[in-house]
Amino acid sequence: MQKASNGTRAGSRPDDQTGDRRGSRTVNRQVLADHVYEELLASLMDGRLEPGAAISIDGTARELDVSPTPVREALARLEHTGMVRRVALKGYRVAPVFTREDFAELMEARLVIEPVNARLACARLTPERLAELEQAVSDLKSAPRGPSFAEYKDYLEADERFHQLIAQQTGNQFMAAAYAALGGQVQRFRLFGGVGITDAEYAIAEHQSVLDAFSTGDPEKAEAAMADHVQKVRARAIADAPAD
Amino acid sequence: MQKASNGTRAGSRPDDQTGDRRGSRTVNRQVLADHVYEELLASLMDGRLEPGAAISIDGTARELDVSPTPVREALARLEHTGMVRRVALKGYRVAPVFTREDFAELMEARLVIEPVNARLACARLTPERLAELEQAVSDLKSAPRGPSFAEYKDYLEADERFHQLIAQQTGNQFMAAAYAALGGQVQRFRLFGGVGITDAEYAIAEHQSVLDAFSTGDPEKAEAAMADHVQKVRARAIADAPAD
DNA sequence: GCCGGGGCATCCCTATAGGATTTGATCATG
DNA sequence: CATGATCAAATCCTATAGGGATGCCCCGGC
Repeated sequence: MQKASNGTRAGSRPDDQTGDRRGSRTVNRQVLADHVYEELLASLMDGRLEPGAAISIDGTARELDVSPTPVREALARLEHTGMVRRVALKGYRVAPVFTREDFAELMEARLVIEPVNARLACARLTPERLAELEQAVSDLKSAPRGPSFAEYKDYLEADERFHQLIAQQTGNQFMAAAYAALGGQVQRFRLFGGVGITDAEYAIAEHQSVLDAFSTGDPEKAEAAMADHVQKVRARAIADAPAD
Repeated sequence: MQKASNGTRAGSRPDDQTGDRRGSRTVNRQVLADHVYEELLASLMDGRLEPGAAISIDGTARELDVSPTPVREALARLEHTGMVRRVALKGYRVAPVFTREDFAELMEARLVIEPVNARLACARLTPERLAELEQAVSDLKSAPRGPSFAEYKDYLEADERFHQLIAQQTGNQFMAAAYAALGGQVQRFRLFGGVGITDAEYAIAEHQSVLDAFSTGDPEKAEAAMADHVQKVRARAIADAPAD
């Protein structure tokens, strides 16, 4: 229908300093696919794209005012995260909703991987990393916890950051990859979407326990604290699970 | 490797003479990116693409007689497997070689994930799946083990199939994803590239032990057998590690 | 002989065009 | 009123074109 007066951008291509990411002298030419990727990820997380909805390549391209080529590349990357699914000649769709079985499987997997990560990370912890973990817990405590997405966004971000720091601190790229395969941040958003944060007090205390264990430098203690945390998260989530 | 069962939809596609004057590439009505993906994966595994080498998008497109667009999409998918790495505006390169540290990390991760997978899979094993596992071990025994890649290709394939079946049989999509994140087949090929199969006798016996444990239906036994296997694989690989 | 600059080729990245197919709506008919 | 067919719009997929940047090689000057 509307050609969306985009003739302007097509002509003046040379240097679009619109994106003021890094001000250095390096030509700030960020790949468009990266931008599309982040944009789609944000749309997926804050609910603008509901599970099961179709993601049109051309439509997304028009919406973001780019050509379909970068959109295609961004979706190809997103596919591997499990957020979107692709059917051969039909296009992309947002992954279906999380069922109770899915949740149980996720927690089972986290219970296998995360305590081990905590043990490994604790064994080779540096003061700098410990400070980062403390910062994450501090952010967790100070983050707002309102009912809407915008209000608990920071809380989830700090939560994810805490666990991801531990995964990276293991120094084992494969354990970090295994944790990443669980969908970390993404799954966290999907779990709490529509439910909100109801267990912040308990969760914060458990994170603090893990952090304390790290401070003592006892890997066994860190492993146990993390296992305890994951188990309790599962128990609480099951208790007030949404009726799906 | 070909999927010959595409006669339903793809076959109904008439009019294949769309100006194709060049070659015999009329078939393959499945998405070209899939074809490019498999082709690149094969090239990576049999050593045609050495670690560190650049993968030119345009060059690959010319070589496979397609346009750069499908190549770009295939590479975007490959990036997530860890096989290739991408630098923002520089292109793609084959991931660097495996160091001893990388290998140690991989084995540490496998030692965490695979025994658990074995326990979970054993707990819910069906006769059909058991038969598939037996078939994999049988193939492992009968596969040739020559020095060249073509000769031990089937051996590695059966090995990977055995472990992957177990990961899938857990019924936990996240554990399967975590195992997949380790690179399964891919890493296996890279490990033995240039070394060849030297421990087939021991490895086959260990696989048989795992299979026997599955037959008894004792999850603890299966877990122990798998842990034993992974540990011994590590020990043997360290013993005759290539001088990198 | 040695060194620096310009032309040339290559490459990545994005946009645009067009073929093939599916989906949805509109309209005609039993 | 219900149902089936036809047409148009949308969509996916691939190819092609062109802009910008980087690297290489040849060649002229010192």
